[in-house]
Amino acid sequence: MPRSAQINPPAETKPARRTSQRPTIRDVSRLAGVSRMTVSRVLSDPDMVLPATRERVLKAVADLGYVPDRAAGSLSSRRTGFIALMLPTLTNANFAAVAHGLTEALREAEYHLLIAYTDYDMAEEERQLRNLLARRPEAIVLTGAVHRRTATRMLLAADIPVVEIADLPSQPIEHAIGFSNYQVGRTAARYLIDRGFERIGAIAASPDGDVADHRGEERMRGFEDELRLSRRATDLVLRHGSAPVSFHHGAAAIRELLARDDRPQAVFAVSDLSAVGAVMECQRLGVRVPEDVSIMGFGDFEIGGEINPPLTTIHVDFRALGQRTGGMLLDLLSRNAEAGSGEPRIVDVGLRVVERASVKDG
Amino acid sequence: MPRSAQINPPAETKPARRTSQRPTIRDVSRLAGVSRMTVSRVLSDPDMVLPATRERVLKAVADLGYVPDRAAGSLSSRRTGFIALMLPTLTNANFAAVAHGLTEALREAEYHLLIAYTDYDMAEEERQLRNLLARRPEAIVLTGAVHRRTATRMLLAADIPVVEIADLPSQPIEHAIGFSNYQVGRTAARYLIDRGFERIGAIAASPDGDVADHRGEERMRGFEDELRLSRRATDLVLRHGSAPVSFHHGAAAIRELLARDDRPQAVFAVSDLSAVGAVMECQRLGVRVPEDVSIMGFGDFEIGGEINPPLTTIHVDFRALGQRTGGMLLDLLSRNAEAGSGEPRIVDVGLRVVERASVKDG
DNA sequence: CGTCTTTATGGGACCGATATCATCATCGAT
DNA sequence: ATCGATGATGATATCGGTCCCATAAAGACG
Repeated sequence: MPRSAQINPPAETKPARRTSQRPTIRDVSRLAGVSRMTVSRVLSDPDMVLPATRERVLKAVADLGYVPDRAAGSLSSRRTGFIALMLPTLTNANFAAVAHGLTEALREAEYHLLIAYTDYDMAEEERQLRNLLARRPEAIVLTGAVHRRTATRMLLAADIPVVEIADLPSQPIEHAIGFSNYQVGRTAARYLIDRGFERIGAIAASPDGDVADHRGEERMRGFEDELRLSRRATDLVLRHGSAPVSFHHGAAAIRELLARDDRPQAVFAVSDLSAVGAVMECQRLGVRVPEDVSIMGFGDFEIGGEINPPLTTIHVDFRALGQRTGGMLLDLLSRNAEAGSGEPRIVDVGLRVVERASVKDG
Repeated sequence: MPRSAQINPPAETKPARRTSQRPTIRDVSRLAGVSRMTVSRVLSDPDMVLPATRERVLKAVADLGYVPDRAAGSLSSRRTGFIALMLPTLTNANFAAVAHGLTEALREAEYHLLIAYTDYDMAEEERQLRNLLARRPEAIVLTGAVHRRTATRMLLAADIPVVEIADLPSQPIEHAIGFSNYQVGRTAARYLIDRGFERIGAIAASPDGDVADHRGEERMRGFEDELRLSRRATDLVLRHGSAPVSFHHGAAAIRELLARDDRPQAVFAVSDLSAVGAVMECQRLGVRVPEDVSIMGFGDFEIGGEINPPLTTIHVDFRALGQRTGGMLLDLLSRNAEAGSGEPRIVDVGLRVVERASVKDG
């Protein structure tokens, strides 16, 4: 009685019932005539098995089109290979760049990014966080977005590295890597003051209620503080509409500022999006930039360098930020495996004024 | 001897060894004095248990800060709650919008999007696909990005719904929802021809080798075909640089076209990014748009509506596309549960010329 | 009031991998 | 020739949930 299995129904020795057709590690092991453990080794640490055995297993894997089930693997090894990333939205070039840089940095180590957006909604934030944690990420990256008591508690309970990025919070949960939005505001104000302007305005969104993003408001706080330190009035700091800001936001806001009797000589916009919108609106109104009004932005979006005049702005390298975050995570995760997690790390990536033509001396 | 457990070390009856501190369903069940199954029911189908029991369980869940482990759940229930999305990049407003719309549509049904980018690299595409499938998504959404034989085979083997979006391929793998890039090209050409232009040009990227994205080239194919049908020359169709295109790309390309002796009267750019770059370059060169040259784009990016003159373009609602895809997926997945998957569905969401001021009659 | 449903809950196997330890063969050193 | 060290592979328990079926209690009905 030849024991060679029939080709079609690969029902072998033990569990006869199979609900799905998808091959498991057991199918591979049978086809290759080895134990499941050997198959597992071939796929995770190939040097550990003899070349001959390895080839046999790899052939079986290829023949069956076997793709291991990471859910099962995760459960057993307690390593999911997930990194969670929570951000306000992906519809923002800078956040998309962060996600991009992070993915790149993690790709080699075979980590997969789990992305959740809050859409600037705090209730959503908590739900999303719970969903994320249910996937047992090995670390979580936040975009200055966690405020609720409950959310923080969940994070701590999860007992994984937490990295806050894009903002350096005064009281970081654990690690942080980014820049100070407050400093952005101060730097912008300082820059405009040094150019000799007296009447300096700004464009921002109102920091109303439940918006899970205070980064813009931080910038404004810094901006106003610096103005005050130099005895400038802050009444031209306009909070118009609500976040997230947009080209339209900038257009509407600059219109309002230009209509004032004490029209500002220079305006800082909370985001390049608003700044570009403002410049475009000026073009339409026949208001010359920078001759009639200087405009400065934040974020160094690609479009800012392309418009006429090109936009003076404050640059932060978000993609690099994502990559550095990835690097830090890999370090934390490997280190974590060998010893205690160690000190919280705070990294300031700094910022840089990019001088272009939309601001001239006042 | 009182059997009330000590508060701190909740080590109870059976398995004494616990490597992590994180509570499991077993801890909850013990604290609530019910079976694990009852806890599971409370969390997945609350109406199935008595209100009194339910409250007790929920309290235990809250007290312990219990968050279920979806990996374990997935393994057992064979439902991961993942939908895979593969796209060329997230650093493109339209793709980000798709992801956004899709997330929204799936949010309610508690599906989680697993995003992978290929960065327009075909080798990466295959690796990414394998990684995605290892997470056992219940469906997969592709952005006209799968070409390799192996990749297609893996998809078929995975035995899950496959939806290709943003392009309507001539030979869809299964379902498809989107628009025809070829039609985009034809529509653009038709529009410009109808405006009475004779010398019509275009700006695109060269479709070189291993770029996993032929959508742009499809547009150009349609554009050229339509030109030919109307006896127009196609020698002003310029393929400059390689994908992905950018503002700079458009600027450089329009410069090249404008330098020609037979300078075009109207130019269609493969993307609004290029188109906006072209308009900005014209501003710099003192070439008036549309008086000296008309410019038309594709994609209806937000910035297009803001520049001066605002850009005539072809609109496709990518966010809606994402949402409709989500809707289709939910339908497929629920239907799949009850019966055979049924016919492949092909949905054309169409496109629409948005007439603004960057094109005038020739 | 006994029998038949219906409803709420529990028991145990199982999902598909990996961790851990045992086993067996091979080989150099004594 | 004997023995411990080394390397390759296998057997089994386990990860943390859910499926499936059993069972007990409560209500329906003649």
